[in-house]
Amino acid sequence: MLGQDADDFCRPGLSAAPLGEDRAGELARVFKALGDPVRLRLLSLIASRQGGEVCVCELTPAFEVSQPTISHHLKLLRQAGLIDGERRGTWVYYRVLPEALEGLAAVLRPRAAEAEA
Amino acid sequence: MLGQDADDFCRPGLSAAPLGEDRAGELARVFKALGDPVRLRLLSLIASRQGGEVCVCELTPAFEVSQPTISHHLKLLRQAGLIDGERRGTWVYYRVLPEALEGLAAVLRPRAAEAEA
DNA sequence: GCTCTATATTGACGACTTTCGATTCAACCC
DNA sequence: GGGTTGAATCGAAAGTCGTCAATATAGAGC
Repeated sequence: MLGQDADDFCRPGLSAAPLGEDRAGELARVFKALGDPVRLRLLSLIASRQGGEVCVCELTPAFEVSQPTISHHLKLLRQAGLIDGERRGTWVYYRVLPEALEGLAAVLRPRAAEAEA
Repeated sequence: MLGQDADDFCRPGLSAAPLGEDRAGELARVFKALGDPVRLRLLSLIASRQGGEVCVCELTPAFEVSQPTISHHLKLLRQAGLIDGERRGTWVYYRVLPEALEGLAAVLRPRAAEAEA
């Protein structure tokens, strides 16, 4: 949803011009997905993993919440366009979509920092 | 709360290593503040303003929600460390804290992009 | 086919959010 | 002082979110 085509890289950040309502709505959905400690840790676990993929079977026991809750959070991260999952046999593997992270970082970067890029 | 001292600039991003619970909690609070369309547009209006400051009296009529609601959202943005406000006479002026935005952008930047910096 | 394991979905509950109208607080001006 | 205007706070209603236990689905292997 975000960072999946080249357009997202060309959009100006927050500080370039006031966000329109539609764009604000899109971005809010993604930031909302980041606004939970469990989801942030899930994303970080996946993003920091050498090889780029993590099995859900490794994620679930890393938290003190139930398996359905982890599944729910993974779904929200996926719907926000931050991660993607693939089933291989019995297991499901998730990976981050780095373009999405990069795109969000670009949105946040303040005006001064925009010139350097 | 974020980006207010030098430490925040040196912290590794999401993708460098799994986030600890405490850090994830801190960051989630900030991202949650960004997870609302009205707040994103408020932040963008303030950030994109030449001169760096915007009077609340200019913010309130730019939205279709009530004045108390705008005030509430500004409070949340301030508590997240994203903006700061100052009263001058009858009016209150808000400005963004660019270090906070820069810090958040750095947190998001994926591993590949981290090397370039 | 049946069974077992891994993941997803459902339904429910409490907690938190967003919003509002009413009120209060702060500062200016007469 | 009293009146006016800008902004914050309060209290409540409606909606959303995070979580769980229970259940369903997908695939592997016998």
